[in-house]
Amino acid sequence: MGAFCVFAPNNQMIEGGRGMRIKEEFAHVIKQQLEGQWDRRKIEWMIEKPKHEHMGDLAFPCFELAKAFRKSPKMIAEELSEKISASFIEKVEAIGGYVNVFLNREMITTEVMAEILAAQENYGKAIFGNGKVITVDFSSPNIAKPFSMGHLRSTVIGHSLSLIAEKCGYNPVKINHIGDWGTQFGKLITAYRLWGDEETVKKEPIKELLKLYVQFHEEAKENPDLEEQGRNWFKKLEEGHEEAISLWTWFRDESLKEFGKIYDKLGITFDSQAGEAFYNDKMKRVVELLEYKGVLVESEGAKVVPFEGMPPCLIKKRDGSTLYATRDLAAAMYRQKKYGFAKSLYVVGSEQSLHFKQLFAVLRKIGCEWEQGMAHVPFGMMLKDGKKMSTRKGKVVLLDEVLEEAVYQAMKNINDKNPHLEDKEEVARHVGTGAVIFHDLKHFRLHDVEFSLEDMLTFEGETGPYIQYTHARASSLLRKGRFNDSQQYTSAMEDSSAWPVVVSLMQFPDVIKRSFDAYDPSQVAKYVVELARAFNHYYGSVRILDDPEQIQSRLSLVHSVKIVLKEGLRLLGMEAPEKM
RNA sequence: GACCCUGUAGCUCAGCAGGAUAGAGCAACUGCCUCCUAAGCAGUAGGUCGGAGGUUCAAAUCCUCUCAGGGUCGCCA
Repeated sequence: MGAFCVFAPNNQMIEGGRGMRIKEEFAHVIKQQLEGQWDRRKIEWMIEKPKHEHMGDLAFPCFELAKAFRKSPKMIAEELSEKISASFIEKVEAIGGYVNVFLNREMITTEVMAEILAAQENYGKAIFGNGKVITVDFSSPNIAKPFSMGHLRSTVIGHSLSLIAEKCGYNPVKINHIGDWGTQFGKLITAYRLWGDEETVKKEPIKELLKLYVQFHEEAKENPDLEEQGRNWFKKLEEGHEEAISLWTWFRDESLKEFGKIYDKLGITFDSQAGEAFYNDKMKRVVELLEYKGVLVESEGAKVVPFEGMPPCLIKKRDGSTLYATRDLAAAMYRQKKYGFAKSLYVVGSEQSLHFKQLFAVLRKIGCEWEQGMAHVPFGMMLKDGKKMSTRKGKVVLLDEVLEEAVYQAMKNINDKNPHLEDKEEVARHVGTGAVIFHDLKHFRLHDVEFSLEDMLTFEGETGPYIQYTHARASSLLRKGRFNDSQQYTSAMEDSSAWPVVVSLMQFPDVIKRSFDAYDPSQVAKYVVELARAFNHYYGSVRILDDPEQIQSRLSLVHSVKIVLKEGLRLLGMEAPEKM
């Protein structure tokens, strides 16, 4: 058992969420009936959730036992189901080789609600992270390039993972490894000196710089000499050439200003914005170290670390300037020294998988044991018309414009549906950006996503606004019903549609853990949809505020839902408006 | 050519530590606001789980082959 815990009503830490513990207890009950031949962990492993509600809440398949017992699964299930009993079990049924149990709803409901209402936003918090540092490298846009939809993925996934890690007891360090170094800046400087104009750039820096960058690549097709010039200017930059440095600084400052605005809109902050240039003076020692360790060899004029069964990792170019890998090595070592991380995540597109494999392999080769804690968290591309968006060709969709449009649409909806809402602007911002964030996070990381403004700005169905709306509904009920937090909640929850809500609430801690283990925020996103759906169904079938007898216990459930939805949204980096 | 990822409903996707009738959401069609926010709920329709073998009591899920799309494979990041 790991140190996975949640707060219990009496503030003690209990292992696992209620759902997990029930599974353990059920496994224990079965084991007792199996005369000790079967390991409890194995049994727990076998227990599953029935596909349909009428089959109960937990199921134990008996097919594997058939050989050992020399009986049919059906018979085993029937025998077992007659012997099984426990306080948390209401009813047991044997159906075609399965032992299906129906939980004691009253008991579980009371427990789960008590747990949530006592823990509040700490519900689902785990401590297995033990305060250890986890660095999360994400977003990392390139300066002098616009913040495109392509960067959204890394940004929102990384941000959410940091929050989830924190929820699991880690101490996350959010790092924005700004792309402010590399041959591209040589190219940009070349382009600016040839065609640039100071006034125009000052007016609209990013737009103009992008134009120059695109122009460079167009002209370079005709005139390959430009590439050489670009490399030369980067060399000068690395050597501290005055004009190069001053242009670079200017481009960088303008870009950071723009990025800052985006992060404000998304509600994201970083603990470090040390970009690639920050490691400029730390690379010499890296190269020396590699040389000292004897892993560096010369090949075709460049310096590389060779591998078996994998292409070599280039450390130094023919002209002596450094590469991406060199800087990432320097950064990794620096971060280990500065933060002493136990884990270090890189939320970077899957097209860079080889790079990270090489990076980790180099570290292993020179004996850095902490390399064990490092992981590349890859994700698929944002596609436009089935193709990769390319900055060079100027075919990008700007995140800022999408966010603006989303907020505008949200405002339109508010004016339409709730025109007297106070703080309209703020709510529209939360809903609009929430829609964009959620649209990205609900997809499994590794899948490519086709950019569709239409999908992103849909506020119905499995969307961010749907969750937020559900949260607002719950909040409204609590206000209208004058829910009293301190009041004793009875468990007279006869409404059958409340049960799926409780089952869902109970799973939250396990979802968080799974989501962290797989570095996959989409599990939280999907979970939150499921909870919202269950709640909306409940809402539609029960008049929550009508019966004075039941109102407080019903509102306890509503409040539990509100707490979990809000916390789930927070973990995704989204706001949960009280009204919308 | 080698390696990696992906292929499930018209579209976008869940499900993939093997398990009971393959699920949502959009779009289409039907209902539900004198009633707690209709950004909602209920229902209808829609599927050879890319294809072929294999392992297994059981395969969308694991293995092999195959087809299709994408990515990566030395001086970009």
